Amino acid sequence: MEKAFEPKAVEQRWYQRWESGGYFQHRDAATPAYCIQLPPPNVTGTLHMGHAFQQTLMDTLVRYHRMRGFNTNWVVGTDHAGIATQIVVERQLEEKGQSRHDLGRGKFVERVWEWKEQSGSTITRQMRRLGASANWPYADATGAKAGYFTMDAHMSRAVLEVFVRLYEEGLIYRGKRLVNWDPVLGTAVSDLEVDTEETTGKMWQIVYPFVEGPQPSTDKEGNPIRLRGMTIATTRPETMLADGAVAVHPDDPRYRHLVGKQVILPLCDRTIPVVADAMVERDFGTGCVKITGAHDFNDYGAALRHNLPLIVIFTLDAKINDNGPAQFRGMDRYEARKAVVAQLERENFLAGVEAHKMMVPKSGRTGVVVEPMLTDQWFVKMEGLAKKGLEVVASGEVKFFPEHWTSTYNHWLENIQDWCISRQLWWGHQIPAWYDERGNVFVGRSEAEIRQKHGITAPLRRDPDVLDTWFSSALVPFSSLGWPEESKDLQTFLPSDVLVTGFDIIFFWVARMVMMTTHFTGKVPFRHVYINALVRDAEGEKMSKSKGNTIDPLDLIDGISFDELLAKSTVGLMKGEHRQKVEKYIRSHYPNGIPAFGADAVRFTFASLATFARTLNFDLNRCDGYRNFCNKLWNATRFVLMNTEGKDCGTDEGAPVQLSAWDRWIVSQLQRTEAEVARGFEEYRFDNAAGAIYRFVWDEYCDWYLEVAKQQLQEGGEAAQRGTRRTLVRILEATLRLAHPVIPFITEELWQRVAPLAGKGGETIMLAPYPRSQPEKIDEAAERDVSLAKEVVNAGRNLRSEMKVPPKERTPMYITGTPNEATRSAIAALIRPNPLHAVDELPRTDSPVAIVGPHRVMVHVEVDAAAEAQRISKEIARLEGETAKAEAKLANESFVARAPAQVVEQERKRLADFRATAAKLTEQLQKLAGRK
RNA sequence: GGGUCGUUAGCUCAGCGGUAGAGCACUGCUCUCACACAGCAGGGGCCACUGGUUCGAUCCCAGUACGACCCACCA
Repeated sequence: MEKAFEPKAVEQRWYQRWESGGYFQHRDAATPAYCIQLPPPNVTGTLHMGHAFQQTLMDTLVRYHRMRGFNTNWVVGTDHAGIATQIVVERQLEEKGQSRHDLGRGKFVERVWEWKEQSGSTITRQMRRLGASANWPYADATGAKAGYFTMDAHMSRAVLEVFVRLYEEGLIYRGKRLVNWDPVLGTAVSDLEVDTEETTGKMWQIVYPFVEGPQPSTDKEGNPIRLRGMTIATTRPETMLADGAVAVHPDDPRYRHLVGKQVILPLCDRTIPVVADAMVERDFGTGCVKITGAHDFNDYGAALRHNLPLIVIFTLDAKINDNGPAQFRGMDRYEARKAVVAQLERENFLAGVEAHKMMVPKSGRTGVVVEPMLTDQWFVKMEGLAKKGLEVVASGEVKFFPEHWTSTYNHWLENIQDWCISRQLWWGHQIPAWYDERGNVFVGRSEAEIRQKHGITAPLRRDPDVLDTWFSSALVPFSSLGWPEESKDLQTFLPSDVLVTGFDIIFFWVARMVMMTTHFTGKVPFRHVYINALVRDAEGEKMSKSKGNTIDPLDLIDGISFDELLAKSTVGLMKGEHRQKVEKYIRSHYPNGIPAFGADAVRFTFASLATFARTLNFDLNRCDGYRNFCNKLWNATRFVLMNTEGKDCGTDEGAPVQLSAWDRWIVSQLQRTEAEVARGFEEYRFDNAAGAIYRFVWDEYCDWYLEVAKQQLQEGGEAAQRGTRRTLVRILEATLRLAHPVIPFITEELWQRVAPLAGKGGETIMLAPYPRSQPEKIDEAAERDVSLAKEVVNAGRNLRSEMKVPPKERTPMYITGTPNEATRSAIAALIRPNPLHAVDELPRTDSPVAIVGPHRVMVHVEVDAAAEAQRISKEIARLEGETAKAEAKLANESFVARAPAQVVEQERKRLADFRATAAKLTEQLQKLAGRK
């Protein structure tokens, strides 16, 4: 065996064997099922830290349950990611000076498929590097062993079926509505795809003069004068061209009498009414607001209420159309804004302008300002679905971990709007609707079906729009299992057990899966939703390419040199300032690049950081620590193998075996650890599970048991040696199984060598049974003995260290009372005194003494009596402080009367111990003094 | 404007009514025959602040401050 753990070779070898062995696949078995649905990553995407984190947790759960005998099915797949993917391919075309329209729809979609084939397997390859034991061949239509693809034939069939059924149930409708419009992409986007960003803009005040009475804009001498009229405030003056009214609050005394009058809409050759509407805030601006029904969500409602015309003045790419005055036509919206303001100013309609902070809606994909646009779109009626979605969470059928995410989920569903599902794109599931020449709409599974059903022979035109990507994602829990067929897998794997995902897609995805799955299958999609933390950098900053603080999970596994890291982080960064910032960041954070930690260390780090916090600050130093842990485990195994291979390890039950308190203690500790790990996984507290394993391996097995075992192997009789070897091997073997779900590679590698020595074995640790805590093996007597032994050893070490005894120097040691066997062997193994005297009375020397329970421990060295006196005095002072605190507490009558008896008793015992120890130390101090 | 979460050792975080914890970092001393990716011993905290409940509060309640995030139609 190598002296240090080298992850690379181990990982490659084992992953291939696991996958080709078919160990990741579900079985046709009657055992209980355990199913997890992977949030399907974008098919052309690459793995980022968020993926790596949540996939580690999913794989840990899947491996844990697989070992416990569940029929596990980790269903994976990739998402066609409509907008995102289309944009990528459009940009590729752009570089060649082409647009999608040059190609035409058919050719363009073909191109996207090509791109998907070409880059599609990247992310699934990367998942494999992490050790993901996903059911790759499941629901796989192409043989690429990457699970389903949301545009595969069978997935598309479910989409079609759902659309048609919802339409027939009246839950999908088509209508002309105001929607969020991305003028660059030329498509509608849903509310969720719009991000608002605070920006400082301007607010203009514009005078709309009254129709009644003469309104000259100049006086007799030709000087401009302020017109009498309604002064409105707006941040988007260009939209005034589409105004339908001016609104005031019905109870506003300033304007009440003006309601019903007409005002002149400047720049336009028309008048508009003054209306009263309670939506107007009297205190904001001038208290008068223009109503632009076709270009503002707020105004849209007002326009409907007051029966105002909806005037559209923008083309779909946000230029002024023919409804606007001639001088503005064809102008882009921002160009038009300038021109409108300029003309208003010239003609003296502008009453003022000031800076104004506001929230600007931007398209999540392109970042351009979204324009509310009146267009024909398809919608899903949400009210009834949302109600059902709320119910299954309220009833506990679906539970969130951590629980507080429930309120986020509820709040959204309680205030939900109908979902705009049509997108004016080419890449995606085309909407199964056809129109005849008169514009009648027919929805069906195919054109043929519609023709037959309605007896149509006239030409039909298919709706060109595609569905929102999230529409197909919402169906994944059942479409991936074979729906609409009545498949056996639907019975077996729905509901899945847990969904592991980020909070950012609770609305996009989680809620919609709940609604769609319950609607179509009558079952919830999953029982638990584990919302994982958002991965940030070590300083808590969001990871972003432009900051240079992103980490590629694969670089953590394989390592990367500084030069390569710099090169890959700055590639494709256009702006010089970004480049410099990124370079600076990398120079300061990774001056030597990133060392190779290996997949196991990365996984262990993720697990250890998976608390219930909502962010996870990924600290490379933690990775270091867990790589060291893997190395520790490796070397502990090396030690065990060196001492057991080719030797009698007690597998023959007939041979006599003698077990020491330490042997029984480590068995006992293992039971406690197993219980703790199980609880951790049960509660999704991966940090607790990982921590328990870490502490057991390092703090107990390596730091104590192995050291004592060395002693037992040297000094013990044959039966004791056999017992020690058996314990060493058995504990290690179980520990490897215990840790396997978190660190699969190293545990497999080591288990293959260790298991036979423990009389076990098999093709893979993956299918070995998971260790279960056996409470009957908890040995409290051994635990007490060892606990005392540890304290004695700690005291001895402390004395030696404080007295600056060189580590190698063998000094005599004295102990009073009768040390138990565990204490004796621990002293021999870990302090190695020469010799150890078990005595009734300590010799009268200046040597330092410690009090441990019933024992006095002395390390016999020549010391400065004054220094020793000082050391003891310090300890006595500390004890007196504790004594005083305890006394005060016990002197408090209410404490004694009201605190639980157990607590009072414990306090009394503490006090007694402090006093006893202090007394012994005082005695020791007097002895020292007496010798002077 | 509404809501959620956080504030504990230098850093990243556990703990959440009864003696303040871990990892990393730090300081000593050791290359001791599994491991220097190690061992041993240390130092380091008015548990954000102010009140309240309680025999007792880092923990429960109310409020304040600061920070983060989500939702929302103040033009």
